Amino acid sequence: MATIRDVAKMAKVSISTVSVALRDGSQVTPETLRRITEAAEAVGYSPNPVAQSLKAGRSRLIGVVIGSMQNPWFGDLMAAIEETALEHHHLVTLSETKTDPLRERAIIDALTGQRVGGIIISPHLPAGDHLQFLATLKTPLVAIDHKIEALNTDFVGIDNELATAMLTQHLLRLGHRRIAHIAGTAGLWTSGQREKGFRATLLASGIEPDDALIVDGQYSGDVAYDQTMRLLTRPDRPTAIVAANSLMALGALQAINDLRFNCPDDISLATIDSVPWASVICPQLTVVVQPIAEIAQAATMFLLDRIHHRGSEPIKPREKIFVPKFIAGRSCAPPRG
Amino acid sequence: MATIRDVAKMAKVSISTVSVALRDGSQVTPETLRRITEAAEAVGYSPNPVAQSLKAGRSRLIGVVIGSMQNPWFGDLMAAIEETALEHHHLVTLSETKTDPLRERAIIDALTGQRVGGIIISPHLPAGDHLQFLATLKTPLVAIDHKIEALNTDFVGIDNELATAMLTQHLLRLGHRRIAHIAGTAGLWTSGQREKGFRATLLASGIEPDDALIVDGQYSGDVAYDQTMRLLTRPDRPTAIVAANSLMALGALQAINDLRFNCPDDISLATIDSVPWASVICPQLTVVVQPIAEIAQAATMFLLDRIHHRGSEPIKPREKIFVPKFIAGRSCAPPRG
DNA sequence: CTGAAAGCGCTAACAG
DNA sequence: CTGTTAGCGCTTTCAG
Repeated sequence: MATIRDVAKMAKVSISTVSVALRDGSQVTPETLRRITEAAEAVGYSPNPVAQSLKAGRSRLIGVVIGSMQNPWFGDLMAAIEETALEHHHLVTLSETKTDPLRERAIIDALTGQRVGGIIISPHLPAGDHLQFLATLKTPLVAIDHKIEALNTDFVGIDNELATAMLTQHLLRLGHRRIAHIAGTAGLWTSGQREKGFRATLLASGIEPDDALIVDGQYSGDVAYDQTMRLLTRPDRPTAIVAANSLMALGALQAINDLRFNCPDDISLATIDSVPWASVICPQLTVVVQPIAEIAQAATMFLLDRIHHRGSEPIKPREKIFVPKFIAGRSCAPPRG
Repeated sequence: MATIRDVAKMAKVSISTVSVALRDGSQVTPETLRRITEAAEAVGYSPNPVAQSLKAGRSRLIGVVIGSMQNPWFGDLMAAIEETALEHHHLVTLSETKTDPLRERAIIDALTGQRVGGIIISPHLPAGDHLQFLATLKTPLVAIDHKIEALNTDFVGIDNELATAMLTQHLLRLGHRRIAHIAGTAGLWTSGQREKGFRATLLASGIEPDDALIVDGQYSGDVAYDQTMRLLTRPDRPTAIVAANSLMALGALQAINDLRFNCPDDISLATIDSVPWASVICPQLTVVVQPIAEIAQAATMFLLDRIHHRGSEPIKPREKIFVPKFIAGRSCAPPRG
């Protein structure tokens, strides 16, 4: 690999002149610039990013840290982040925390060790000292999906309260009164927000939410399956279910099918987030979807802003909250009788 | 961030002694070692990987290059690669070529520029000079999924001929004689192998493959949908379909449903690869699945071998070919009548 | 406008 | 066993 020295030798200038010239052509004589660019071309020179990183104390890497790669929107998310990052000459690293605080800690240490320019994180683990750790991080940070209130940084996500409110309203308008909610992992920000939206919408229609119908599905298909089994075998079973994510909705659907109930005739089902192959799932689910690509792009732009920020005052934390999009499927119908 | 110099100062030794001691404790006096480790602990020292990379001419990064992040097994693949890499103190970068040769070229240039230790690639684009480019790459390379015969490096994947042979045999045993094949993108290695396995199995049973029933689905759900529409509206329509991947199978299933055919009563469907939510797709698909995690792990181990290889002679190209696993669903039945 | 020199943090001979 | 020295490739003052 050609180095700056080779270029300097061939152009008969010093290496610093090459460095300067290649950065800003207007700083040298047109003639020198020409010799330098020609020489660079000739030897096929391109600066060594590792050396640049060492000098700058920062690499052109963006770390993406997520809880699980099984998440249905993971592919879309990464594709959009990578696309935007590539346009700005950044490479993207990917790590999975498996929602293990120790692992998340180790990953972030590895990332800051590599002097990544910034980190996009879906912070599933807002536990005490871990939060402290995140807050004191020097590396620019953008949170997606899960917001951590105490964290003084950018956030990009959707209005989660609105998301469940939309679904719940839809079911109410169809005539449902006993609606169950399979909530996400207890303690997570999104779970709380989604449950809040569910409860508030019922209350606004004069319905007191029944705690027995609000179950913890832990954002897991299997757990949701089990919980749905419990819900459907109750004497006063619900006529509709709002799931807090698509994995759980699929688990619920499986339980519905296994018990030989019919969706939507016996029970309606609505959820947040689609799955890539939504069109062949029967019945097609009624969903609100997150604009993943937009979220990813906004998060990456926020991060790049911070990375390139040169001013003296720090950038104030910003937020971008998208409104999810309602897509009617065939999984919701008026209740029987 | 503490540097090696801080440790040296505190332990009252030279920086090279610190470097040596931390690498191999047996090279220094126990007493010095103790002072050094204590000092390192005290200042919270950990070596700067960027500096190490500059010195070594190689970073502890592994680049993963794939065609599309929409691939159903993408998440499993990345999870396993990342897991294995992390155990060996490597970070993983991720890039998507979108099967664009220029983009693949740019990505690999960026990766080698960053002096990644090695690259795991699913090389969708074996075009002439591009192949030349890959072949002359200094960076260790491991190919997964798509094998490029001319490429002198490791390969990990499945026996693709066997995969379609298994499915085809299954359908033949059920009594099918007119079986269609929705093939993958023409020109790709996997597509060819899979079609070959399909044809060979028919021939072995004395059935001459009908070229009209072998269509190009371009590994795309939409294209497969269209092709299935054509197949099913033929007067001599097939009684069964073997799809070369799950995306296309889902497209085919959609077409079957839209035409109000019933799967498996009117038409059987079998495919390679499952989808993460296979259990809620009706009917459950009969599939052969690739052991993605094993493939990913084997590929990463091959790559790490090459990265850590110190010998004078180069490692000979190795191959690991897995046998896919047959999983019976409900999408195959004997033909009608 | 150009060049010399220092240094980012680390490793690896090579002396002592 | 330990320290000195010389870079890895680049950027950035600071003189000339």
